[in-house]
Amino acid sequence: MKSQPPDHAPEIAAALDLWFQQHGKDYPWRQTTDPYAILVSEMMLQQTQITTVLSRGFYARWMERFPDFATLAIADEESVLRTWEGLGYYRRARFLQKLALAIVGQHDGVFPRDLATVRSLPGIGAYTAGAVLSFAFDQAEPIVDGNIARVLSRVNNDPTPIDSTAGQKRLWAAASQLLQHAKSPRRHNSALMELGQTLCRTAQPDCIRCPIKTWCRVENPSQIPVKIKKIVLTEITERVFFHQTPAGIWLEQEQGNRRTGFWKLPALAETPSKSLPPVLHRSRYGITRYKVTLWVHEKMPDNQDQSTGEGRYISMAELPTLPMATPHRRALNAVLTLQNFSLQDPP
DNA sequence: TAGACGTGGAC
DNA sequence: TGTCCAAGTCT
Repeated sequence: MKSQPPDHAPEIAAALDLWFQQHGKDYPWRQTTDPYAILVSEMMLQQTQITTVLSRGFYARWMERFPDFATLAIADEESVLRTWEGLGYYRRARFLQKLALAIVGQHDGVFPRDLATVRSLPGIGAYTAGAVLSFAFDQAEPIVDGNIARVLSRVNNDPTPIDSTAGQKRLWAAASQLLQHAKSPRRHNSALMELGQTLCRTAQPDCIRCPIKTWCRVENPSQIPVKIKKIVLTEITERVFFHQTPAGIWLEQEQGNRRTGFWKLPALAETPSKSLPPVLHRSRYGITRYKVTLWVHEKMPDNQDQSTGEGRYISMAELPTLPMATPHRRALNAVLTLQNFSLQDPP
């Protein structure tokens, strides 16, 4: 079995530190030590690419609207979800607000510095706890995310699957021991992540420019890291209907599951053996392990009460203020565009 | 512990 | 167009 931590840990840590001071990027959350600002970035970046968070303005909008724990704690959930809309994994937004409530209510508005306390906050797992403590307070807490897992498994040429219990254990041990040699935990953790994000990327890693290539034992970087989990996609069909009156568009609010609190066109009731109303729009989207074909129909005659969710008529003015999942917002916009055209150019 | 949870970028 | 994947956490 390969040794762990990597050999030459002191040299690797020193080379990483130097590399980061020369090449480290200047993200907004690296220009502050405010734990709130850093936490928001960490939550947004979970399973989400930096370009999405940054170039589409999510981070800036959120910080402008909810600049601190106190503001977020008293915000209404609808505006919180609306501000997060388009980022996905909406549970993160709810956790963030719950967390803000806990900071204000149970911690005198001050973010804790103790790992166990931080770890117990809603939505904060092992990675995020270490990230906030090291980035905000320069505390010596190791972190392992997808980037760091890739770097460490390659440095050690370790084929243990990174998404297995054994693999995670080895990675955290390696990260922890490498961190012992760091001058600054903040810089060190940032450097390790950024190396994984840039040069030591999944596809076509740039080993030539790697600051720690001298000590890296990977034989074939395209085969490391190893992952176990394979996603099996399931095809499903979703049928909704569009019904507009002078009072507005009939929408329903999702209840009790996936996108609770989000608005959508109402579901078309199951009507086996009956013909479907005419189709207004068709689109395809993926959500977790499903591939969905979304059909928007005209309203079924006499099926006013077919939908199961809580619904009401929404005016055009209110539409932009309600949280809607991206595929549904798009489908609705497409249908509305269609309506406008047919109003202006009757056949 | 395996499965659920969103969306868009990259190729 | 299809597939894989990206700063994870919770149950």
